[in-house]
Amino acid sequence: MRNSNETIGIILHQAGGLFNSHGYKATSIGHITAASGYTKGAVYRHFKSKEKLEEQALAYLSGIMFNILTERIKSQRNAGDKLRAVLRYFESHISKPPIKGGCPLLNAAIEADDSSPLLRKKALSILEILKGSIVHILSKGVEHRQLKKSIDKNYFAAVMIASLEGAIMMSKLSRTDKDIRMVTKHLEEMIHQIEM
Amino acid sequence: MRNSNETIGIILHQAGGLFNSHGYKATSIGHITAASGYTKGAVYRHFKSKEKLEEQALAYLSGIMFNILTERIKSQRNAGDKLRAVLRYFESHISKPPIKGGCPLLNAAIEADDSSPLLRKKALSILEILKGSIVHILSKGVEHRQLKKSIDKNYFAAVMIASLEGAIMMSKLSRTDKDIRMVTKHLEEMIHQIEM
DNA sequence: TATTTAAGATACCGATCGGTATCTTTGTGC
DNA sequence: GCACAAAGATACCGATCGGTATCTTAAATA
Repeated sequence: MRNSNETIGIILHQAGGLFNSHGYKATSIGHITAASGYTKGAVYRHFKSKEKLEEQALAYLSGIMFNILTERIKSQRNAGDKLRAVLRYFESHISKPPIKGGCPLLNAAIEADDSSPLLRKKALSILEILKGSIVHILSKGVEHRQLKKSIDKNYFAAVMIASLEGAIMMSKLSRTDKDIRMVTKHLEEMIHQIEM
Repeated sequence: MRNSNETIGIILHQAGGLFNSHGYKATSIGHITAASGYTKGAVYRHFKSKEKLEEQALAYLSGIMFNILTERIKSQRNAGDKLRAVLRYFESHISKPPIKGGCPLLNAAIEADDSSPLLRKKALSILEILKGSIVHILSKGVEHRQLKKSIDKNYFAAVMIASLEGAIMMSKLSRTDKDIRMVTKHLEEMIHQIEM
């Protein structure tokens, strides 16, 4: 047989890029077949509906995101630098996008309403994992006496994610890195304040 | 003649709600005619294309937004309270939405890419006006000795808008006001720190 | 009240949508 | 090298898309 895993990978990659750039509803199967070189028959052999393809493509994109993110976090030794590595990752969405179209969490969250329950559920799980990662860094930082014990971890994580996502929206809209730079600068000050 | 201004208003109102809730590309003329009670002929008499209708609907939504916002800002006497009024407005998008579907700036900004230049341009102008409003409050606050002279106005405005928009995304996704509350609490602390 | 004209309804256009049934091609095990 | 099964291509389905041409209806003017 022709390598079906490779086909699935190519379709997910192309579909993911299109979904994340132009929107899930705005991207048709036709766009995906044109981009991937495969035909409708190939797509529907591996994905039973467009909705399922959307869900799996978002999972694929979040996989890329967390792979890069966890690698960068792991490469830093202390909690403060790990948090700063998260900032650098979000900055890269503007300066050198690891995934075309911006942050997949942000894009999916805005587009998914009650009419896209699968997409919304997947986006929600991505948000929870991202939050959990930051909370985990904070917890370990406190444990290893790198961060002050008094910090409110959920509060810090929420502020950090919210301002980064909002800044990506602004910088993508204005096509400048001005906003994301200001926000990361502010978050760096916040990180500095909780370091011991 | 039947009142054309009323017709235009109803179509803009219904189209705006649908665009902001389900997305611009995902909302068809058929959805708008069904919601408004008018037919395709009526829509295309007043709007020359769907793209133009999208643009004008976004302008209509931003009009609602700025009307509420400026009213709330004006009702406060000093800069700190004016800034807090902005926070209250963004909180209302979750607790008691003045516009269904969330923040029209955020939604349009995410959906508008290179394929929707009119929408993107309009969203960008909304962002600039919002930024300008906050910078103006800060400037007047410094002028009237209510805020410290040392503040970086553009920096403060960018952080404020980014974290509010990001928080709306998170709270809409999780269907809780948890995130928006944490973020506004953080912004209140920031406001307090620049007050004299 | 008859005429005029703008507002809105209806019917239709070609293109494209998501999805499916069927056919051809390719690789694998005997 | 032949049979078999999986992968992928092709052709088609009804529904809906944005848009337009044409017809009807209603309000203002005379």
